[in-house]
Amino acid sequence: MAKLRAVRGTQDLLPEAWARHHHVEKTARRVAFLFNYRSVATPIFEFTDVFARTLGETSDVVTKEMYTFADKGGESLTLRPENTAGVARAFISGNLQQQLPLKYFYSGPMFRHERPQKGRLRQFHQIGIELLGVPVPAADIEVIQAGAHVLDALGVRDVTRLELNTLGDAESRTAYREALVAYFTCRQSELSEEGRSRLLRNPLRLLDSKDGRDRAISAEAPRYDDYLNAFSADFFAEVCEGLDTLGIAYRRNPRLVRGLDYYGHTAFEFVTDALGAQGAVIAGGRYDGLISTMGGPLTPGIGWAGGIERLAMLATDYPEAPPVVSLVPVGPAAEKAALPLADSLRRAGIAVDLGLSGNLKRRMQQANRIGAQLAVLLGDDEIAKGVATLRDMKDGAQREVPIDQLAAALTP
RNA sequence: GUGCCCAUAGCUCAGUCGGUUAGAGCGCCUGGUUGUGGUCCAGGAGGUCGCCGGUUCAAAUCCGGCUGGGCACCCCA
Repeated sequence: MAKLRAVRGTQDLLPEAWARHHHVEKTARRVAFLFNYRSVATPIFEFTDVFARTLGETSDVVTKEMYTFADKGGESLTLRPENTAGVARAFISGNLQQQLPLKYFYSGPMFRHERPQKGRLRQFHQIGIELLGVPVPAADIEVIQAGAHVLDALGVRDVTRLELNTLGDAESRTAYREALVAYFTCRQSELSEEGRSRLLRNPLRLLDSKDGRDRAISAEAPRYDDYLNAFSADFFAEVCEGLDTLGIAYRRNPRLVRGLDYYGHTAFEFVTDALGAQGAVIAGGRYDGLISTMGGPLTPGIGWAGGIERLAMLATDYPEAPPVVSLVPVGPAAEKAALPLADSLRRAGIAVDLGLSGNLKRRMQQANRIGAQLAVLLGDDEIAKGVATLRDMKDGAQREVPIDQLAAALTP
Protein backbone atom coordinates (compact mmCIF):
# COMPACT_ATOMS: atom_id res chain seq x y z
CA MET A 1 0.00 0.00 0.00
CA ALA A 2 1.25 3.44 -0.88
CA LYS A 3 2.43 5.46 2.05
CA LEU A 4 -0.37 7.52 3.51
CA ARG A 5 0.25 11.21 3.10
CA ALA A 6 -1.50 14.54 3.27
CA VAL A 7 -3.02 15.85 0.05
CA ARG A 8 -0.62 17.95 -2.01
CA GLY A 9 -0.64 21.53 -0.86
CA THR A 10 -2.12 20.75 2.55
CA GLN A 11 -0.29 20.40 5.80
CA ASP A 12 -0.82 19.19 9.33
CA LEU A 13 -0.47 21.69 12.11
CA LEU A 14 1.26 19.74 14.85
CA PRO A 15 1.51 21.46 18.23
CA GLU A 16 4.46 23.74 17.53
CA ALA A 17 3.19 24.82 14.13
CA TRP A 18 -0.29 25.20 15.53
CA ALA A 19 1.01 27.47 18.30
CA ARG A 20 2.63 29.76 15.74
CA HIS A 21 -0.47 29.72 13.59
CA HIS A 22 -2.72 30.45 16.52
CA HIS A 23 -0.47 33.23 17.75
CA VAL A 24 -0.94 35.04 14.44
CA GLU A 25 -4.68 34.58 14.48
CA LYS A 26 -5.08 35.54 18.12
CA THR A 27 -2.90 38.62 17.76
CA ALA A 28 -4.78 39.80 14.68
CA ARG A 29 -8.12 39.22 16.33
CA ARG A 30 -7.03 41.20 19.37
CA VAL A 31 -5.84 44.11 17.24
CA ALA A 32 -9.00 44.04 15.13
CA PHE A 33 -11.03 44.25 18.31
CA LEU A 34 -9.05 47.35 19.32
CA PHE A 35 -10.49 48.93 16.18
CA ASN A 36 -13.93 47.55 17.05
CA TYR A 37 -13.98 44.95 14.29
CA ARG A 38 -16.20 42.08 15.43
CA SER A 39 -15.44 38.45 14.67
CA VAL A 40 -17.60 36.72 12.12
CA ALA A 41 -17.44 33.41 10.30
CA THR A 42 -19.02 32.54 7.00
CA PRO A 43 -19.36 29.05 5.51
CA ILE A 44 -16.32 27.37 4.04
CA PHE A 45 -18.29 26.60 0.91
CA GLU A 46 -20.75 28.69 -1.02
CA PHE A 47 -22.69 28.43 -4.23
CA THR A 48 -20.14 28.62 -7.02
CA ASP A 49 -21.85 31.70 -8.34
CA VAL A 50 -20.86 33.70 -5.26
CA PHE A 51 -17.23 33.51 -6.36
CA ALA A 52 -17.60 33.16 -10.11
CA ARG A 53 -19.58 36.36 -10.46
CA THR A 54 -17.65 38.47 -7.99
CA LEU A 55 -14.07 37.52 -8.72
CA GLY A 56 -14.50 37.95 -12.44
CA GLU A 57 -15.18 35.25 -14.98
CA THR A 58 -11.75 35.64 -16.52
CA SER A 59 -9.66 35.72 -13.36
CA ASP A 60 -7.24 32.87 -12.79
CA VAL A 61 -8.79 32.13 -9.43
CA VAL A 62 -12.14 31.43 -11.04
CA THR A 63 -11.00 29.81 -14.27
CA LYS A 64 -8.54 27.30 -12.90
CA GLU A 65 -8.01 27.45 -9.18
CA MET A 66 -11.36 26.79 -7.54
CA TYR A 67 -12.32 23.58 -5.80
CA THR A 68 -15.74 23.22 -7.33
CA PHE A 69 -18.01 20.21 -6.95
CA ALA A 70 -21.62 19.22 -7.37
CA ASP A 71 -23.45 18.40 -4.17
CA LYS A 72 -26.07 15.68 -3.95
CA GLY A 73 -28.81 17.97 -5.13
CA GLY A 74 -26.83 18.87 -8.22
CA GLU A 75 -26.00 22.40 -7.09
CA SER A 76 -22.53 23.60 -7.94
CA LEU A 77 -20.65 24.47 -4.76
CA THR A 78 -17.14 25.84 -4.29
CA LEU A 79 -14.70 25.81 -1.41
CA ARG A 80 -14.05 29.48 -0.75
CA PRO A 81 -10.86 30.79 -2.38
CA GLU A 82 -11.12 33.98 -0.33
CA ASN A 83 -13.51 35.40 2.23
CA THR A 84 -14.60 38.82 1.00
CA ALA A 85 -17.22 37.41 -1.33
CA GLY A 86 -18.62 35.31 1.51
CA VAL A 87 -18.87 38.32 3.80
CA ALA A 88 -20.58 40.31 1.06
CA ARG A 89 -23.00 37.47 0.48
CA ALA A 90 -23.75 37.26 4.20
CA PHE A 91 -24.36 40.99 4.25
CA ILE A 92 -26.91 40.67 1.47
CA SER A 93 -28.49 37.47 2.81
CA GLY A 94 -28.87 38.99 6.26
CA ASN A 95 -30.31 42.31 5.02
CA LEU A 96 -27.73 44.12 7.08
CA GLN A 97 -27.81 47.40 5.19
CA GLN A 98 -29.74 49.03 8.04
CA GLN A 99 -26.83 48.45 10.39
CA LEU A 100 -24.09 50.16 8.42
CA PRO A 101 -21.31 50.79 8.98
CA LEU A 102 -20.20 47.27 9.77
CA LYS A 103 -16.74 46.20 10.80
CA TYR A 104 -15.89 42.53 10.59
CA PHE A 105 -12.90 40.34 11.37
CA TYR A 106 -12.59 36.80 10.07
CA SER A 107 -10.12 33.96 10.11
CA GLY A 108 -10.17 30.56 8.50
CA PRO A 109 -9.12 28.21 5.73
CA MET A 110 -9.25 29.11 2.04
CA PHE A 111 -8.71 26.81 -0.93
CA ARG A 112 -7.04 27.34 -4.26
CA HIS A 113 -5.79 24.68 -6.61
CA GLU A 114 -2.37 26.14 -7.35
CA ARG A 115 1.04 24.56 -7.66
CA PRO A 116 2.42 24.69 -4.13
CA GLN A 117 5.59 26.62 -3.38
CA LYS A 118 7.10 28.52 -0.51
CA GLY A 119 4.35 30.48 1.20
CA ARG A 120 1.69 29.03 -1.05
CA LEU A 121 -0.60 26.14 -0.22
CA ARG A 122 -3.79 24.71 -1.58
CA GLN A 123 -5.45 24.90 1.78
CA PHE A 124 -4.15 28.03 3.41
CA HIS A 125 -5.46 30.30 6.12
CA GLN A 126 -6.29 33.93 6.14
CA ILE A 127 -7.18 36.58 8.62
CA GLY A 128 -8.96 39.60 7.32
CA ILE A 129 -11.08 42.63 8.05
CA GLU A 130 -13.87 44.23 6.09
CA LEU A 131 -15.35 47.67 6.63
CA LEU A 132 -18.70 48.12 4.91
CA GLY A 133 -20.69 51.27 4.35
CA VAL A 134 -18.08 54.01 4.59
CA PRO A 135 -17.33 55.72 1.26
CA VAL A 136 -14.75 58.22 2.50
CA PRO A 137 -10.95 58.00 2.75
CA ALA A 138 -11.08 57.81 6.55
CA ALA A 139 -12.16 54.20 6.10
CA ASP A 140 -9.20 53.39 3.86
CA ILE A 141 -6.86 54.98 6.36
CA GLU A 142 -8.29 53.04 9.28
CA VAL A 143 -8.16 49.73 7.45
CA ILE A 144 -4.52 50.23 6.45
CA GLN A 145 -3.69 51.39 9.95
CA ALA A 146 -5.21 48.23 11.36
CA GLY A 147 -3.04 46.17 9.03
CA ALA A 148 0.07 48.02 10.13
CA HIS A 149 -0.97 47.53 13.75
CA VAL A 150 -1.29 43.78 13.26
CA LEU A 151 2.21 43.64 11.78
CA ASP A 152 3.50 45.72 14.69
CA ALA A 153 1.86 43.41 17.20
CA LEU A 154 3.47 40.42 15.51
CA GLY A 155 6.84 42.13 15.54
CA VAL A 156 7.24 41.86 11.77
CA ARG A 157 6.53 45.39 10.66
CA ASP A 158 10.23 46.12 10.15
CA VAL A 159 10.62 43.34 7.57
CA THR A 160 7.67 44.53 5.54
CA ARG A 161 6.89 47.64 3.55
CA LEU A 162 3.59 49.14 2.51
CA GLU A 163 2.95 49.54 -1.18
CA LEU A 164 0.09 51.77 -2.17
CA ASN A 165 -1.74 52.68 -5.32
CA THR A 166 -5.07 53.96 -6.50
CA LEU A 167 -7.22 52.35 -9.13
CA GLY A 168 -9.43 55.43 -9.34
CA ASP A 169 -13.15 55.38 -9.88
CA ALA A 170 -14.94 53.76 -12.81
CA GLU A 171 -14.74 56.82 -14.99
CA SER A 172 -11.00 57.25 -14.46
CA ARG A 173 -10.42 53.57 -14.97
CA THR A 174 -12.30 53.50 -18.25
CA ALA A 175 -10.33 56.48 -19.54
CA TYR A 176 -7.04 54.96 -18.45
CA ARG A 177 -7.86 51.58 -19.88
CA GLU A 178 -8.54 53.13 -23.24
CA ALA A 179 -5.26 54.97 -23.13
CA LEU A 180 -3.41 51.79 -22.18
CA VAL A 181 -5.03 49.74 -24.89
CA ALA A 182 -4.17 52.38 -27.46
CA TYR A 183 -0.57 52.53 -26.28
CA PHE A 184 0.07 48.80 -26.00
CA THR A 185 -1.76 48.00 -29.22
CA CYS A 186 0.70 50.17 -31.11
CA ARG A 187 3.62 48.24 -29.62
CA GLN A 188 1.90 44.89 -29.57
CA SER A 189 4.62 43.13 -31.51
CA GLU A 190 7.16 43.93 -28.80
CA LEU A 191 5.09 42.34 -26.02
CA SER A 192 5.50 38.83 -24.72
CA GLU A 193 2.90 36.28 -25.66
CA GLU A 194 1.49 36.47 -22.16
CA GLY A 195 1.53 40.25 -22.42
CA ARG A 196 -0.56 40.20 -25.58
CA SER A 197 -3.02 37.91 -23.85
CA ARG A 198 -3.31 40.35 -20.95
CA LEU A 199 -3.83 43.20 -23.36
CA LEU A 200 -7.00 41.48 -24.50
CA ARG A 201 -8.20 40.18 -21.15
CA ASN A 202 -7.17 42.89 -18.76
CA PRO A 203 -4.82 45.63 -19.95
CA LEU A 204 -4.23 46.93 -16.41
CA ARG A 205 -2.51 43.67 -15.59
CA LEU A 206 0.15 44.38 -18.20
CA LEU A 207 1.55 46.87 -15.74
CA ASP A 208 2.54 44.19 -13.24
CA SER A 209 3.96 41.70 -15.76
CA LYS A 210 7.33 40.35 -14.72
CA ASP A 211 8.43 39.78 -18.28
CA GLY A 212 11.39 41.99 -19.18
CA ARG A 213 9.97 43.07 -22.54
CA ASP A 214 6.60 43.93 -21.05
CA ARG A 215 8.23 45.87 -18.26
CA ALA A 216 10.35 47.86 -20.67
CA ILE A 217 7.33 48.84 -22.67
CA SER A 218 5.10 49.55 -19.71
CA ALA A 219 7.80 51.78 -18.23
CA GLU A 220 6.91 54.28 -20.92
CA ALA A 221 3.19 53.60 -20.78
CA PRO A 222 0.74 56.37 -19.95
CA ARG A 223 0.65 57.12 -16.24
CA TYR A 224 -2.58 56.66 -14.40
CA ASP A 225 -2.15 59.92 -12.54
CA ASP A 226 -2.73 61.75 -15.81
CA TYR A 227 -6.08 60.03 -16.23
CA LEU A 228 -7.47 60.24 -12.71
CA ASN A 229 -10.41 62.57 -12.48
CA ALA A 230 -10.46 65.20 -9.76
CA PHE A 231 -12.56 63.14 -7.40
CA SER A 232 -10.27 60.11 -7.60
CA ALA A 233 -7.12 62.20 -7.28
CA ASP A 234 -8.49 64.01 -4.23
CA PHE A 235 -9.62 60.76 -2.67
CA PHE A 236 -6.17 59.26 -3.03
CA ALA A 237 -4.50 62.41 -1.76
CA GLU A 238 -6.60 62.24 1.38
CA VAL A 239 -5.65 58.64 1.96
CA CYS A 240 -1.97 59.51 1.59
CA GLU A 241 -2.36 62.46 3.89
CA GLY A 242 -3.96 60.32 6.56
CA LEU A 243 -1.15 57.82 6.40
CA ASP A 244 1.36 60.65 6.66
CA THR A 245 -0.43 61.95 9.73
CA LEU A 246 -0.21 58.52 11.30
CA GLY A 247 3.45 58.18 10.39
CA ILE A 248 2.75 55.08 8.31
CA ALA A 249 5.39 54.93 5.61
CA TYR A 250 4.40 53.74 2.16
CA ARG A 251 5.75 53.54 -1.33
CA ARG A 252 3.68 54.41 -4.35
CA ASN A 253 3.64 51.41 -6.64
CA PRO A 254 1.87 52.15 -9.91
CA ARG A 255 2.25 48.50 -10.87
CA LEU A 256 0.02 47.47 -7.98
CA VAL A 257 -3.26 46.76 -9.72
CA ARG A 258 -6.29 44.62 -9.13
CA GLY A 259 -7.82 42.77 -12.00
CA LEU A 260 -11.38 42.73 -10.83
CA ASP A 261 -13.97 45.22 -11.91
CA TYR A 262 -15.42 45.95 -8.53
CA TYR A 263 -12.11 47.20 -7.15
CA GLY A 264 -11.53 50.89 -7.21
CA HIS A 265 -9.59 53.64 -5.49
CA THR A 266 -7.22 52.37 -2.83
CA ALA A 267 -5.16 49.24 -3.39
CA PHE A 268 -2.38 48.28 -0.99
CA GLU A 269 -0.08 45.45 -0.01
CA PHE A 270 2.25 44.92 2.88
CA VAL A 271 5.08 42.98 1.25
CA THR A 272 8.28 41.35 2.44
CA ASP A 273 11.45 40.11 0.78
CA ALA A 274 11.94 37.48 3.45
CA LEU A 275 9.62 34.81 2.04
CA GLY A 276 10.92 34.22 -1.45
CA ALA A 277 8.65 34.93 -4.35
CA GLN A 278 5.42 35.13 -2.40
CA GLY A 279 5.95 38.52 -0.83
CA ALA A 280 2.48 39.78 0.01
CA VAL A 281 1.55 39.17 3.65
CA ILE A 282 -1.43 41.50 3.89
CA ALA A 283 -3.19 42.81 0.82
CA GLY A 284 -6.42 44.63 0.22
CA GLY A 285 -8.28 47.45 -1.32
CA ARG A 286 -11.55 49.26 -1.79
CA TYR A 287 -14.38 47.38 -3.46
CA ASP A 288 -17.31 49.74 -3.69
CA GLY A 289 -18.79 47.80 -6.59
CA LEU A 290 -18.77 44.33 -5.08
CA ILE A 291 -22.01 44.17 -3.18
CA SER A 292 -24.07 45.75 -5.95
CA THR A 293 -22.45 43.36 -8.43
CA MET A 294 -23.83 40.55 -6.33
CA GLY A 295 -27.30 42.01 -6.45
CA GLY A 296 -27.26 43.82 -3.13
CA PRO A 297 -27.70 47.50 -2.37
CA LEU A 298 -24.97 49.86 -3.50
CA THR A 299 -22.62 49.59 -0.53
CA PRO A 300 -19.03 50.74 -0.33
CA GLY A 301 -16.47 48.42 1.22
CA ILE A 302 -12.80 48.14 1.95
CA GLY A 303 -10.74 45.44 3.59
CA TRP A 304 -7.68 43.30 3.54
CA ALA A 305 -6.68 39.69 3.94
CA GLY A 306 -3.48 38.39 5.46
CA GLY A 307 -1.87 35.00 4.94
CA ILE A 308 -1.52 33.27 8.30
CA GLU A 309 1.16 30.83 7.10
CA ARG A 310 3.21 33.66 5.63
CA LEU A 311 2.86 35.79 8.73
CA ALA A 312 3.72 32.81 10.92
CA MET A 313 6.91 32.28 8.92
CA LEU A 314 7.88 35.89 9.58
CA ALA A 315 6.85 36.00 13.22
CA THR A 316 9.61 34.05 14.88
CA ASP A 317 8.59 35.02 18.40
CA TYR A 318 5.55 33.39 19.79
CA PRO A 319 4.55 32.79 23.39
CA GLU A 320 5.69 29.59 25.01
CA ALA A 321 3.07 27.19 26.26
CA PRO A 322 2.41 27.70 29.96
CA PRO A 323 3.99 25.13 32.26
CA VAL A 324 2.28 21.87 33.01
CA VAL A 325 2.62 19.88 36.23
CA SER A 326 3.29 16.15 35.94
CA LEU A 327 1.38 13.92 38.31
CA VAL A 328 3.24 10.66 38.75
CA PRO A 329 1.41 7.90 40.62
CA VAL A 330 3.37 4.87 41.81
CA GLY A 331 1.43 1.69 42.23
CA PRO A 332 -2.25 0.73 41.89
CA ALA A 333 -3.46 2.55 44.99
CA ALA A 334 -1.76 5.75 43.91
CA GLU A 335 -3.12 5.43 40.39
CA LYS A 336 -6.58 5.32 41.86
CA ALA A 337 -5.93 8.24 44.20
CA ALA A 338 -4.38 10.27 41.38
CA LEU A 339 -7.62 10.46 39.41
CA PRO A 340 -9.55 12.70 41.85
CA LEU A 341 -6.36 14.56 42.77
CA ALA A 342 -5.69 15.47 39.12
CA ASP A 343 -9.31 16.49 38.80
CA SER A 344 -9.21 18.83 41.79
CA LEU A 345 -5.94 20.40 40.64
CA ARG A 346 -7.33 21.02 37.17
CA ARG A 347 -10.44 22.59 38.65
CA ALA A 348 -8.09 24.85 40.60
CA GLY A 349 -6.70 25.98 37.26
CA ILE A 350 -3.50 23.97 37.28
CA ALA A 351 -2.60 22.15 34.08
CA VAL A 352 -1.85 18.54 34.99
CA ASP A 353 -0.38 15.80 32.86
CA LEU A 354 -1.24 12.54 34.54
CA GLY A 355 1.24 9.78 33.82
CA LEU A 356 -1.05 7.06 32.56
CA SER A 357 1.18 4.06 32.06
CA GLY A 358 4.59 2.63 32.76
CA ASN A 359 6.75 2.34 35.81
CA LEU A 360 8.06 5.26 37.78
CA LYS A 361 11.04 5.70 35.53
CA ARG A 362 8.88 5.74 32.42
CA ARG A 363 6.56 8.29 33.93
CA MET A 364 9.44 10.50 35.03
CA GLN A 365 10.75 10.37 31.48
CA GLN A 366 7.38 11.50 30.27
CA ALA A 367 7.42 14.36 32.79
CA ASN A 368 10.79 15.39 31.49
CA ARG A 369 9.74 15.09 27.85
CA ILE A 370 6.79 17.43 28.23
CA GLY A 371 9.01 19.98 29.93
CA ALA A 372 7.28 19.88 33.30
CA GLN A 373 8.96 22.12 35.85
CA LEU A 374 7.30 20.37 38.75
CA ALA A 375 6.38 16.74 39.28
CA VAL A 376 4.01 15.47 41.95
CA LEU A 377 4.91 11.96 43.06
CA LEU A 378 2.26 9.92 44.77
CA GLY A 379 2.96 6.44 46.14
CA ASP A 380 1.89 4.20 48.98
CA ASP A 381 4.22 6.02 51.39
CA GLU A 382 2.72 9.40 50.55
CA ILE A 383 -0.85 8.15 50.69
CA ALA A 384 -0.24 6.71 54.13
CA LYS A 385 0.96 10.13 55.31
CA GLY A 386 -1.62 12.17 53.42
CA VAL A 387 1.07 13.99 51.45
CA ALA A 388 2.55 14.12 47.98
CA THR A 389 6.18 14.50 47.05
CA LEU A 390 6.80 17.68 45.08
CA ARG A 391 9.87 17.45 42.89
CA ASP A 392 11.54 20.38 41.21
CA MET A 393 12.53 18.95 37.86
CA LYS A 394 15.28 21.47 37.37
CA ASP A 395 17.41 20.78 40.44
CA GLY A 396 15.84 17.57 41.71
CA ALA A 397 14.94 19.05 45.11
CA GLN A 398 12.00 17.27 46.73
CA ARG A 399 9.71 18.09 49.59
CA GLU A 400 6.53 16.65 50.98
CA VAL A 401 3.35 18.70 50.78
CA PRO A 402 0.03 17.78 52.43
CA ILE A 403 -2.48 16.80 49.75
CA ASP A 404 -4.91 19.53 50.72
CA GLN A 405 -2.24 22.19 50.32
CA LEU A 406 -1.04 20.92 46.97
CA ALA A 407 -3.08 23.25 44.79
CA ALA A 408 -1.75 26.27 46.66
CA ALA A 409 1.81 24.99 46.43
CA LEU A 410 1.48 24.54 42.68
CA THR A 411 -0.06 27.92 42.02
CA PRO A 412 2.67 30.25 40.79
C1' G B 1 -0.25 24.11 -16.70
C1' U B 2 5.54 25.11 -17.72
C1' G B 3 10.78 25.01 -16.04
C1' C B 4 14.88 23.80 -12.68
C1' C B 5 16.62 21.03 -8.43
C1' C B 6 15.97 16.97 -5.13
C1' A B 7 14.56 11.65 -3.08
C1' U B 8 19.81 6.88 1.47
C1' A B 9 17.59 4.78 9.09
C1' G B 10 12.11 7.99 12.79
C1' C B 11 14.85 13.15 11.70
C1' U B 12 19.17 15.86 9.46
C1' C B 13 22.63 14.15 6.19
C1' A B 14 27.67 11.52 4.46
C1' G B 15 28.56 7.63 0.95
C1' U B 16 35.31 8.62 -3.12
C1' C B 17 36.37 6.19 -9.92
C1' G B 18 30.29 1.85 -10.44
C1' G B 19 33.39 -2.85 -6.64
C1' U B 20 33.47 -6.81 -0.17
C1' U B 21 28.76 -6.65 5.14
C1' A B 22 25.60 1.15 3.18
C1' G B 23 27.68 4.92 7.61
C1' A B 24 27.48 9.39 11.18
C1' G B 25 24.96 12.77 14.46
C1' C B 26 20.38 13.30 16.79
C1' G B 27 16.25 10.41 18.28
C1' C B 28 14.45 5.48 19.96
C1' C B 29 15.11 0.77 23.07
C1' U B 30 17.81 -2.03 27.19
C1' G B 31 21.02 -1.97 31.37
C1' G B 32 24.06 0.69 35.08
C1' U B 33 19.31 2.69 39.18
C1' U B 34 13.05 -3.19 42.02
C1' G B 35 10.37 4.66 44.42
C1' U B 36 13.11 8.92 40.43
C1' G B 37 13.60 12.12 34.72
C1' G B 38 17.16 15.23 32.50
C1' U B 39 23.31 14.73 32.59
C1' C B 40 27.03 10.47 32.34
C1' C B 41 28.66 5.29 31.04
C1' A B 42 27.86 0.46 28.48
C1' G B 43 25.07 -2.15 24.98
C1' G B 44 21.11 -2.68 21.18
C1' A B 45 17.31 -2.26 17.48
C1' G B 46 16.27 0.19 13.09
C1' G B 47 17.46 0.42 5.60
C1' U B 48 13.53 -3.29 -0.63
C1' C B 49 19.14 3.35 -0.86
C1' G B 50 11.12 6.42 -3.48
C1' C B 51 9.03 2.89 -7.54
C1' C B 52 9.63 0.43 -12.39
C1' G B 53 12.80 -0.66 -16.23
C1' G B 54 17.69 -0.33 -18.83
C1' U B 55 23.32 -0.48 -19.22
C1' U B 56 27.11 -3.56 -16.73
C1' C B 57 30.65 -9.29 -14.50
C1' A B 58 28.92 -5.76 -10.71
C1' A B 59 24.28 -0.08 -9.54
C1' A B 60 22.66 3.77 -3.57
C1' U B 61 26.21 5.46 -7.52
C1' C B 62 25.25 5.70 -14.80
C1' C B 63 20.64 6.19 -18.26
C1' G B 64 15.12 6.42 -19.10
C1' G B 65 10.19 6.56 -17.28
C1' C B 66 6.91 7.13 -13.13
C1' U B 67 5.61 8.90 -8.22
C1' G B 68 6.54 12.29 -4.43
C1' G B 69 8.87 16.84 -2.52
C1' G B 70 11.10 21.80 -2.94
C1' C B 71 11.84 26.31 -5.56
C1' A B 72 10.62 29.54 -9.59
C1' C B 73 7.12 31.10 -13.62
C1' C B 74 1.89 32.01 -13.65
C1' C B 75 -1.30 33.81 -9.94
C1' C B 76 -1.79 35.46 -5.25
C1' A B 77 -2.44 35.84 1.22
